[in-house]
Amino acid sequence: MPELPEVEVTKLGIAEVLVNSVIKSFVIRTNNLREPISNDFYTLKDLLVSTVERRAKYIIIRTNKGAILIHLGMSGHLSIIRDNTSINKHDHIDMILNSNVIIRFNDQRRFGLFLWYPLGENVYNSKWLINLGYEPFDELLTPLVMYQLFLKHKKCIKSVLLENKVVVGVGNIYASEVLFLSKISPLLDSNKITLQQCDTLLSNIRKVLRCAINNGGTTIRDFSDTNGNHGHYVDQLLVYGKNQQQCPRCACILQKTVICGRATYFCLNCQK
DNA sequence: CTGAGCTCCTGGGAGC
DNA sequence: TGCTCCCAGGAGCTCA
Repeated sequence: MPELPEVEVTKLGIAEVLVNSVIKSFVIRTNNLREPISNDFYTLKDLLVSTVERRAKYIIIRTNKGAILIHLGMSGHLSIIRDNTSINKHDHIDMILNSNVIIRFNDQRRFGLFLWYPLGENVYNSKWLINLGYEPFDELLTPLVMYQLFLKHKKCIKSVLLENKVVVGVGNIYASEVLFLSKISPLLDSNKITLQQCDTLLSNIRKVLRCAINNGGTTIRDFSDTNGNHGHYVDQLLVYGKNQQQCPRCACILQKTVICGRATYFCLNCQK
């Protein structure tokens, strides 16, 4: 579910209450997310939060005793609880702050991660973060750099976008959208892309992600921000989920195919 | 090394 | 109403 914009919206939401606050303790209701929950969380107390960061689709909460690494998986969600809201199904973890505000982690499909890295273990060197590509808004990522990285792969361009090895944060929905905007077929071999196409693609990735962040993320089934508000970007999707509907650019019929086991929407006529 | 396919898990919706 | 099947936005792992 959550792609980079949703994670960014979530990060901004929790940072407001977490930075310079103290996490008094944790309540763990589930032991098995994608990885087991560390026993440390049962005994960790009084963590002073210094920063909340985002790298790709991961959220890193830095404290005076170590870092918490969170991934929302396909259905994960963090919400800020300010009253005695009852516990719902799939509410797996609570971070209880000194102010008694609770940051609650809910994840229906349990593909999410909630990991502890004590001081001395660099979370950025973990297997989750070490091989990631460029952040989309990193100035070092130029069309030329992107072009050179794409040349190294033989797979289709959409697979490479989803891999997070060239540029991170583009998930299945936005991959269809940015390729449509760039008039690039999702089936194009990565190493056949031109520099000009990379230029267009990169600027569209930035435009779409920025726009989605400003709209509070995309709600298709169940995303909402930390206050329970749904994102509005879904209203702006051009091709995702629009199989057999008219292409908004050329009025041909949009196609659905499966790439890497994921639904992919595109226009045969105007994406080459 | 590379790419394709599998896998973790739950639940909604379609079809019968 | 209830059953079965298919599908879903991530991403690491295994195998050929």
